Order: sequence, then C-alpha cells, then structure tokens
Amino acid sequence: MIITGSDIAVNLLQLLRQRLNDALVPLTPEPETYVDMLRPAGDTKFGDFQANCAMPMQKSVGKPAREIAQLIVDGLKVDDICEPPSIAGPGFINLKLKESWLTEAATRSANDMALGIDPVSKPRKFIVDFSSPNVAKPMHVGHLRSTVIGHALYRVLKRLGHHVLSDNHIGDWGTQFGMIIYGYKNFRDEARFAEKPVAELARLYRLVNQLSDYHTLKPALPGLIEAQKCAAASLAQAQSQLASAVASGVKKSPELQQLVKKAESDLKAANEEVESARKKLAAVEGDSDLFDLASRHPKIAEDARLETAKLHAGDAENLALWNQFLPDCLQALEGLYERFGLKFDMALGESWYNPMLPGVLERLEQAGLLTKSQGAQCVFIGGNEAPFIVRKSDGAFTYATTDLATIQHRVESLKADAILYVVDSRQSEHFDLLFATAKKLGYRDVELQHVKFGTILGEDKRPFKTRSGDTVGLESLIDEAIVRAREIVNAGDDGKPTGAELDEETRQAVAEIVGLGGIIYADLHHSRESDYSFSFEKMLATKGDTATYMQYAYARVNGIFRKGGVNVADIRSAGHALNLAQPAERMLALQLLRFGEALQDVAVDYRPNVLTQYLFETANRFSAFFEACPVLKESDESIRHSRLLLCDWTARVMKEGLDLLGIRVAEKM
RNA sequence: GCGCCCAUAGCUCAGCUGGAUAGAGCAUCGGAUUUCUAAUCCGACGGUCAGUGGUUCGAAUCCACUUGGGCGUACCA
Repeated sequence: MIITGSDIAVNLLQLLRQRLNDALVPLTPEPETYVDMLRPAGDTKFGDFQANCAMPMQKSVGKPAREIAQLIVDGLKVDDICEPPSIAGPGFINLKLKESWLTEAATRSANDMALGIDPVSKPRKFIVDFSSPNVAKPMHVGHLRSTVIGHALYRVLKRLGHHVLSDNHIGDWGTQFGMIIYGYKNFRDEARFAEKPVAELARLYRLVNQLSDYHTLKPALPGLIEAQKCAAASLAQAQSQLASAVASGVKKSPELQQLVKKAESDLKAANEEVESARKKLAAVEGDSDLFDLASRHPKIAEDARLETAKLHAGDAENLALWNQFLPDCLQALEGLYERFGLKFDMALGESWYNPMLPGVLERLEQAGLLTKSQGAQCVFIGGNEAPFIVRKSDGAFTYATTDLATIQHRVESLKADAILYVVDSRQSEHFDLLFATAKKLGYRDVELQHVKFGTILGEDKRPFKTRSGDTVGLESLIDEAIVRAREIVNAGDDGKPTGAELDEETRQAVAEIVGLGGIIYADLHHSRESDYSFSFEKMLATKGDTATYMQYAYARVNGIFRKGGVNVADIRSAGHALNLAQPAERMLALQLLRFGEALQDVAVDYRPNVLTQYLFETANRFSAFFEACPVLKESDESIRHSRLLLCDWTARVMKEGLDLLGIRVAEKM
C-alpha cells in the first residue's frame, strides 16, 4: 500500500511549533512571535530540537528565564512525540524525539512516494523571470547564474505546490538588434549565413560592435590620455602635499592620506581605461581588413542606431529581417536549455511588450510622475539622484518602459502574486527604481523581488574571462567541463578493483551528467549574493562538497540494489517498517524526514544553497550509514528490509533534490 | 561626490528572523580496504568572525563610526 503525503503529519517542525504555541498561549498574548524560536538543535548533543523563547520572554512575563522555561515545559504536551523536555543553560528547552515516534514517522515518510511533502495550503502565483539572454549574442558565463538559480527556484516553488510560471524575458528588440541588421545589410557572408545563421549573426554583431567601439574610442583616446595625465599629476601633487606635511612635523594626516589613495585609484582606473582603449584600437588597426572596413563605415554606431529606430517604427524591410532572424536565434537558445533540462513556460521578449509602451507612458503621465530632463522623459524617485528614464531624448523607449509594461501584464493579465527577477546584483539600482515606480503606479499588492546574485570571478579575482580577455561562452564552458569529467570518469572506472564496468556510451553519458552537474552545483552551493571564483578543478574534484559526491551516493544505493538483485518496486510496495537502532540509521532517517523543511527554507529567501547544503548533509549521513550498516549481508531479515527501505528513501530524496536543482544522476558511475 | 555590497581557518566558502564551545570542503597530519562502488569513512591540527564603540539575558549576525576591497552612478540591457 502506498501512503500519500496527506495521510501523515508531514512537517515535524510545524507540528512541534503547534504544540509549543498551545503551551505559550497562557503565558503570553503573542505566542506567534515566539513559536518560530523552536528549531532543529544547533548541536545534536542537546537533542533534536530546541526552543529558545524563554529568554526573550523575560521582560514581558517578568520572571527569570529558567522559571519561564519551566512554565512552558509544564504546559507543553509533547509526550507522544518526545522524551520529557529538559531545560539547559540560561533557559533553553531541549527536545529529543522518542525513538518510537521517530521510527513510526520515518516509516510512514519512507513509504510515502511524495516524500512527506504536502502542497502549501495557500498557493501563490509566481512569475520567475530568469536567464534573459540577448538574442544578438551567444550566451556567456554571465548568464549561467541567472539560468541555474532561476531554474532551481522555479522547480522548488512548484514542488511546494505554488502556481509558478517561468518567463524568459529575451532581449530581442534593443540596440543590439540594430547592429545585427546593419551588419547583415553591409557585411554578411551569404554562405556562412546559409549554413549557420545564428553563428553568422553573432559574428556580425561582434563585428559591428567592434567597429563602432573603434570609432567611439578613436577620437576619445586623446581625452582619455589627457585624463590619465591629469590623474597622474593629481597623484603627484597629493603625494608631495603629504610629504611636505610629514616633513613639517605632522604625524598623521588622514585627509591627505585619503587624498593620495583616491588619486591612486583614479589613476589606476584611468590607466585601465587607456589600456583597454588602446587594445581595442590596435585590434582594428593591426588588421588591414578590419581597418579597411572601419574606414569605410565611419558613422557605423549612428547608422546602427538608425536601423533600430527604423525597426521600432515599423520599417517593412527591418521588420522582415527581424522576423527572419528571430526563430533561428530562439532555436539556438533551445539547444542550450535542453542541456539544462530547462523548458520555459513563456518567452515573452522585449518585443512582445512594444505595443504596450505608449500606454505605459500615458499612465505615468496621468499619475503625474513624468519629468522632462535633458530632453528625456524621466521618473524621479526621492532619494535617488539618477532618473528612471522611460523615454530617451530621441523618442525611443527604454528597458525601463518595457519592464513597467511587463509588470502591468504580469499583474493584470497573469494575476501574479509575486514576481521574481533573477538578475545580477549590479542592476539593483534599476530594480529599486522600477519597483518604486511600479508602486507609485498602484502595484502595491504584488511582491516584487530582485533575486540578486554576485559575479563569477576567475582565479585572479577579476570577472571570469578567457586568457585573451574575452567573455567565456556558456556552451564552451559546458563542453570543457564535460571533457574534463570524461577523464575523471575514465580514470575512476579503469581504477575499479573489480575492473572497468562502463562501456563507451555509458562513460560519455556519465561524463555529461557529472560535468554539467558540477557546474550547476558549484554555482548553487554558494550563497547567491556573494561573488565566487570559478574553478573547474574544484567543481569537478573527486572529493569534497561537489555534485559528484551526491551523485556517487546515489550510484552506491543502486549498486546495492543491483548487486543484491533487489527489485525497487517491491521495496516500495512492501510497506517495510524501519528499525533505527543504529546511530547512523537514526541520523539518516531524521535527515531524510527534513526534506520538506529544506524546500520550505529555500522558498523563504529564494536561496537554493539551502537545498545544496541539505543534500550534502544527506549524502554525508548516507555515506556514514553505508560504512556502518551492511545491507545485503545483514542476516536479520527485518533489519535488512529496513535498511533496503532506508536506501531507497535516500535515493529518492537525493534524486528528487538534485532534480529540483537541475542536476541529473547516474545509476552507475 | 552620492549610493549599494563585502571583510569569518593557510585556501574556497557556509552560518537561517540575534542563541549554548563559530562550521564545512580543500590542504596538512594520523587511522580504516579479503569493499553492498575508497569518487568513501573516522580522527587531529587550524579562527582576536577587519577594528572600535553601542543595543541586550546573549552579537559573526542589529546600530554607529574607522580601515581595507568591490560594484553602480542619465538616455546599453
């Protein structure tokens, strides 16, 4: 018999909090502020759970904390679940689960194919906006985090029972498209375009971008050099001021030191700017073909902008080109998403909102939010210096306008309760302004969240680039991870004491699972707001906190089943009871029981790393169990059954947990 | 100039709305293998949580300032 999630008290934590709440009611008028202070024990030696509410209640209750703790314990009815509670330290209440209760709850959960997760009682409608590539350019490493974090949040929220729609807000309408059109009209290689249209369009984009950079930088270089000289001069001046101050006996001058430091960093910035400009100019001037092209297209930046403007104005030729290019571009994206096992519910790009833009402007106007400044239509939000520009001085709308239209659509047509934007933290200012403007337009009930994330750095602590300084393509990044993973798989399989057991095809399949899983896991296990250093060596390490470790745990479970000729379906339908006599068994079961809790924690602040931590801990406890508790060799049949069930439960939690992160598993590795 | 973010072990990073002796992984050192897959497990070593002051029963966590770093800052998205 299969027991469904609704039959059992799924969330242990919630259950205990409910009991605590009952005990708090006679003691305080606001028990709800204290029930959350019951949480899993920080240290297992204190028990399984602890309640920390007695101390903060001292003021309102007017008694010492230990006395309050005693009152709580007196009123706490948990004798069916826990051993008698104990009070420790300043007033901690420690709870240890009764073995009988734990065993029973674990048995029910282990036999529950829903893994003890009930759908949330109040589902909300979420729109998760992530990935958002630009069709003009191939996805690069910068898109990785948005894609991977967004995907994970999407799946977790959905698993919890919310109504979730993923939306890929593709950049298909901006300035870059004008560059492509200009490139296509002037530079296209017919043969290449016929063969690989997207690659050719990407090449054209890069070319136009490069040439237009060239013409922007060429006249600007003297100015940059001048600025560099000025910066050097002010540094020298600041230094001499400091030196003469020191000479005249001043011991410390924070102001002057500050000045020197500021001048130093200004000079550094100026140096970098000049160097980067020189590099770009040299790249064009050093290549006679490029230089020739540059000379023949002196107004390329302006002309490309003109193409964008024509497109937006409905020019027939440009619109036709746009319609011709777009499907190929989208198709190319699909290929990459397929590797991630990712499918969007919607992909409403910027172009889709184009017809709504005049209406947005009108609403802003009616709300009295518009101010004309330097020829542009702006919304000024108090406390912010920068304006929120909704219409440029040339009359074109901006992504600010599009983003407002997007909110309008998501709230009014899609009835969203919450919109998550999984976007780089560097855009937080934009989102602050966007959300503030939306609120002023009356969108107050919807939760607008910028789910921000940090930058991926190279080993040099600078933003991750190739040796030549180019951004790293996402596709090639994945390919390299898989190549490296393949070597590890080969070595691992060749090194097996019982001899290699994977054929070519399986090895490659495992390499793909391990390589891609490594990239995804490495990204998700960092807390999303911090920057992190990208390292193939670390993410694919055969030891430590990596995707492989968890995939390996899963494969080992399957190894047991394979070796023992165990039919998994039999275990799932037999309704075996768990026996948690061994500490390793108990630790594992308790951990598996907390799967739902981990998912809920992910949703609180939209942090997938909560789940990676949970899965690492789970795999860890499984490995300990694997060492300590033989399964197939166990002679006592009921214990063997219990352990087989524990294995299968582990496998299901690992597989599903990893799946929610977008990471696959292999049966053998 | 203004704004935002960050500083935790040698390295890479966790640390949930403030909770007990600050945790992992890597590295180093020591142990475990006639293997249900050692891509593993067990143990040891390692920290003035950048600094100073404050809030309170209690601070890595909250507040202020200081120091050091990153990012953003008007018509790109």
